[in-house]
Amino acid sequence: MNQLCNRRETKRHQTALRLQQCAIALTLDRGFDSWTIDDLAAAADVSRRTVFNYFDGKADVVLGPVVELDPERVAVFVAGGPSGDLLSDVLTMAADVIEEHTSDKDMAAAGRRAVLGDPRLLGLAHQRFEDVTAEFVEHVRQRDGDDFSPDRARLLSRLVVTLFDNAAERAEAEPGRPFAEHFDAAVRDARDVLA
Amino acid sequence: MNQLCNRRETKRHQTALRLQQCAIALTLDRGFDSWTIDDLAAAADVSRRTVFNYFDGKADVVLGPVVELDPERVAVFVAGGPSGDLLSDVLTMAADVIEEHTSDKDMAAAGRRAVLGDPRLLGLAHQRFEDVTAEFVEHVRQRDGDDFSPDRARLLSRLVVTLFDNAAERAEAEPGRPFAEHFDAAVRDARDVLA
DNA sequence: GTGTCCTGGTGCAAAGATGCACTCATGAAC
DNA sequence: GTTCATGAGTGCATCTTTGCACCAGGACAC
Repeated sequence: MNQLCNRRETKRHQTALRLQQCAIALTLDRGFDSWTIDDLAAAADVSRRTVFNYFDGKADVVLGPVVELDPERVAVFVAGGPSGDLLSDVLTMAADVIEEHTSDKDMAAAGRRAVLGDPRLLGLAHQRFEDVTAEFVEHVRQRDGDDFSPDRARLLSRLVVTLFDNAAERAEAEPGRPFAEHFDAAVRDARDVLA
Repeated sequence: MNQLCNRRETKRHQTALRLQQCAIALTLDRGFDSWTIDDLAAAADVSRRTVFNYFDGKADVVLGPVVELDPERVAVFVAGGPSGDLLSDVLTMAADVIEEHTSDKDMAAAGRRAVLGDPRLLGLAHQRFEDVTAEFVEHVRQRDGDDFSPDRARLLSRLVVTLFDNAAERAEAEPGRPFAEHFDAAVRDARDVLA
């Protein structure tokens, strides 16, 4: 799905992934403050300078690259697509983002634990979430008009995260079935609960 | 011993080694003519162009980089050093060359089989040996004067190779002891036989 | 013959990795 | 308070890798 066609992109992706994996492992192992960029560089077998070629800072390596919505998809979404149903389209977009952001589930889980283990990382992650939420709210209102209140849009954003989080928990408990099924179950249960 | 101090040299060395290993493996597996540079590049996980950045041609990858005597050592040798005894000094120089040329014994053995399996590789290897022998003969005569006949110098060259070859066989049969001991034994036996 | 692959090999420009010499902030030692 | 050490982060020159267009020669079809 991603551009893994040419060798350059492949290696770049591998290096970024290796750096993040090592950063997470180091954080889980010793704590965020107890490893240096040099340690990370050595662990990932790159030079210290290369770390900063890939990430904007120490925390960014653990958190991974900042999520940014594909402008093309955003345009479709703002125009009312792809399906026309707001919730469905939001979930579709969220699924895409989450999919490409957490290709490896084990690493995602480890990253979660690492972030949860350090207040500073948690704060940064929270800030990031606020940022994308703000952007998302803006798009929802562009799509459905200003009568869709910011509060409602923010609630929608939170709801989506909650649903995915719950689906992830279900998936962890019962890994055999596809994620989509767990997710559908979460949506159904949410509707039941709220009904 | 080699310059493995900085990351650049290390990676360069690793890549060269990986390329040669893959080339040997491919040759052993399918024969020298039945793999392409692209196959090798894919196997070693580098681009086709990189192969030619490291080696001068397809055969050179299997044979490894051309041996070239360290000018500094050669100067010492021509001047009569380091010990003053011809045979001893020749063996010292040869040991150095062989040492840095075949750091991995298994790979050296595999390379030997690969070369032996293809007439063209064998020819090239033989040509290479002739070249260094010619160079060596020149140095011996520079050191000991022109009364040291070329024939005698060539014999010396052959003798050295034979001794190392024999020592390698002994080392393979009895890998526990250090190579130097095997080599000394080979020299002793050679002297006994010729006495 | 003549075209057409296939493969070895080269030139070149762009992208990526590295080493190194900085700066800046922080915190401990004195 | 000053010094000193440590570690984050940056700028830049240099080396390495890659992609791509290209050429040359051999095999093979027609």
